[in-house]
Amino acid sequence: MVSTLIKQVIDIEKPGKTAEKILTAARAVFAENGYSGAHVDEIAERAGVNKATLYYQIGDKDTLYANVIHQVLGNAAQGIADAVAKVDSPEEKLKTYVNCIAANVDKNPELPPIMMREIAADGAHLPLVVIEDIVSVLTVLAGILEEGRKKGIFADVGPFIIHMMIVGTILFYKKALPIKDRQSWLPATIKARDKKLKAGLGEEVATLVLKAIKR
Amino acid sequence: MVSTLIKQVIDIEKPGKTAEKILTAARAVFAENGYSGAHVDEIAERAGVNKATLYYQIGDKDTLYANVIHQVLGNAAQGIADAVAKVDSPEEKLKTYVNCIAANVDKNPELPPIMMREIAADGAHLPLVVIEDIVSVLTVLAGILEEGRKKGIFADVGPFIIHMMIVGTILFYKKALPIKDRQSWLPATIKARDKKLKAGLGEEVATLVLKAIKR
DNA sequence: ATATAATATTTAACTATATGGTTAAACCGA
DNA sequence: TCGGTTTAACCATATAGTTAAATATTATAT
Repeated sequence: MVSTLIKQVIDIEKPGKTAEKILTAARAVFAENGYSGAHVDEIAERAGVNKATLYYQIGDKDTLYANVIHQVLGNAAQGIADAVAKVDSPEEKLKTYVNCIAANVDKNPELPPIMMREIAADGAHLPLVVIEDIVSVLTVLAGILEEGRKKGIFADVGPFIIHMMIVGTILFYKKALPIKDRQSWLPATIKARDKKLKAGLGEEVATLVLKAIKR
Repeated sequence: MVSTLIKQVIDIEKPGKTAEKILTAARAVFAENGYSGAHVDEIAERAGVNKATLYYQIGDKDTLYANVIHQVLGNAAQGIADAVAKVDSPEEKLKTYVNCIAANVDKNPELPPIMMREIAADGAHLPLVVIEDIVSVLTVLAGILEEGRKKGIFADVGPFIIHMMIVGTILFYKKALPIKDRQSWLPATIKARDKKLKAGLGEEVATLVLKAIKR
């Protein structure tokens, strides 16, 4: 099941309706437990819907998961290109790029675990549409970096590793911080620092990445 | 099952013996499929051992998984402190820190997926020992950053976000690259760059991070 | 050294339950 | 009343975990 087409794309015409309730519940359960850890019965129960309804409305577990991924990762990818286009200098564009990703993660807490598990699983269930979305985002970044390089303000760095740096930092920070905060016995050095980032996570990462790639 | 003690620690006295074969097979299967996706039967089969033997030698699935995690993450954490102590300047220490992590990932391909899934799962199965290991690594980094800051060569950055930046970048890059390379239809901009990092991944990330935190 | 007893290890077969998926009937709004 | 929708009950299979018997290993006595 490596980068397949989505068997059936569910569009939720009527919000609040059954299909949407199922997708929402599924998003949460898949985020919490991963593909194999998520059970169709639990998704149905959380959606307040009979299991057979789920099969009637969406289809099998694979289809359900593919739709969740598409919804979570696809949507995120979408807004970035537009936002970046609105600003001018490569620096500003890069900042916008990073902040957009951070904003998406904030708005959508299911994104980090789903993306992490997907990558851990070698993209085994990534539908082609989603890969295309990600590539389009990468292309935007490649443009920013190339422009900055031509203008002599960015060093010559590959877009892929920079994207992984941005996404990796944001997702790991987002998901690892709660684990850290749960440890009450930490040495002061670790507990004291990082209390809260001065600016938001997006700004912090943008600053770091910008410094990293500046000429 | 949040940061519990390990029910029973298996030490593999005789290498090549049953317990070790099981641990090795388990490491691979858990890395490929995650906790729920890994089936005890498959682990036993790959270890070339009857399932009951597995239960006799190690215990239940939880215990097996805890031991795998301990082996994979615990061992990795160990070497770093020593390596860092051997060099002098904060810059060199930081480089060593990053390269050590990268080296561990190279040596141990099971580390990235297991760590990613563990974080995605909110550290649900992380044994306390492993958390302690990670914290000790973090403490080393905090020391490096503090020393660099006092000497006026590093900016004032928190160790936690920098660690996430290092680990996030390395793990995401390692696991995402094969997914990217599988796509034969990529636009030239994306396919052309990143062919291979000039230096190894460790060096590349070390350079980027160093630039990011330099004053 | 060899036979024998005790112990440690492995195995095939089995159990209980969980889980993905189906079906036929009931329900409900137009 | 008719088509779309939901439901309870059901099925087949997969899966974690167990057991009692067989086999290999080690210790002991002669």
